[in-house]
Amino acid sequence: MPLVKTDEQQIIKSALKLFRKQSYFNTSMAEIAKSSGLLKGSLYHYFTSKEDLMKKVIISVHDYFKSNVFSHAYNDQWSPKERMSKLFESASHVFLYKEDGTFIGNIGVESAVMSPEFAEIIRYFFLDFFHAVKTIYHTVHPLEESEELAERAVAEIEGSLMLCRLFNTDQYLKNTMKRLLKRLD
Amino acid sequence: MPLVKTDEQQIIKSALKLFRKQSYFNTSMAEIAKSSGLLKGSLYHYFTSKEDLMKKVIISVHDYFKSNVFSHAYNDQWSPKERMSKLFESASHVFLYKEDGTFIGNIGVESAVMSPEFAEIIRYFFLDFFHAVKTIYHTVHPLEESEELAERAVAEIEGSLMLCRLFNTDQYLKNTMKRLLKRLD
DNA sequence: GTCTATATCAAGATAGAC
DNA sequence: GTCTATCTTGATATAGAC
Repeated sequence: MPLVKTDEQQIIKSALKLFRKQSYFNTSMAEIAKSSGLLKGSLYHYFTSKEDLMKKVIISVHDYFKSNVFSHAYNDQWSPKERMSKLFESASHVFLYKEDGTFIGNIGVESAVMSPEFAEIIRYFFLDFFHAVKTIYHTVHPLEESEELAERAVAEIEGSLMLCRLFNTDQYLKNTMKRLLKRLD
Repeated sequence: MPLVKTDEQQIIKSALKLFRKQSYFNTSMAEIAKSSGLLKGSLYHYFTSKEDLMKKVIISVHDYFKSNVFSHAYNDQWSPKERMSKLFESASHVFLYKEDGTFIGNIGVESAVMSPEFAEIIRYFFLDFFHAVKTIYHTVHPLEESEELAERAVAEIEGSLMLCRLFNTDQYLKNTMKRLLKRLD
């Protein structure tokens, strides 16, 4: 995850903001360009297509989660419960971070329907998500049970996230996070 | 829910099939028309716009759930566990029903991002869903706890559904259903 | 590297013949 | 009620000047 090409990174960041506010399909290249202070033609200097841009956005989110969210699962410095708490807290912060009053949507699932290629890179994200949560549960529960708990946790988080967006509240996700922490007692 | 206007109903059914296979955004009026043996211009005899058609599709799904899924929650003929089982079984059947090898997606959540109008009618669907599940839990648990259990159940189902679609398996939802039934013991 | 201009295309929607 | 034909729009993408 090098920090070079800051211009490209800036566009990716602007695009992410728009995609999570209004979805991939409802966002035009013109809008993305405008939000980066460019005109749409100029985007094609950085990306070969809208799909190409989207893939880089997803990979960028995945990288962010690897470094700033999933990483908590593997930090022996803290207790399992602290690790889970940090993981959930950081995930919630990203998921719920407000932008123009709107909750972040789940880009991945929305776009999985678009093309098999997208679905594939999104699956990588969720496999890492599963693995991180499973690792924490495994400090307290046997492996098989940890796997089940992890899949369940991810499903609950994703489902809550949808309800949050639909009903314009953060309550569902917050309740879910509280519940999940209890499963480490 | 009258059974008149069978032609309109037939188009709605065809559209639903396409929407759940490839989402609202990826489905054109031409495709919908073709799947009903029409040309796209002819659709405008039945619907004033694509949005109008989509709303009628959502309402149609909601009506189906009221009659065939949620209704199980209010049938005193069976025990709570049997009611929940029937509700989940029928819901799973609808959610997972295969069409060209693809699982049904969650039309509602995908399209909630489109317009506030859609979000509103989708909320009605979920409020009914909550209420049905809550009613069953309330036969065994106190009201407040039942509400929490219901919200949690719906979130788990929706999240599992997404994972099923993403990973092309029905396992997540099946496991979730099993778990939810246990909460009535 | 960003611009202007434009090509290309597909979609939603409409008008009017049959 | 369905068709053909067309309008209109907005999107992705490209070409070439600066």
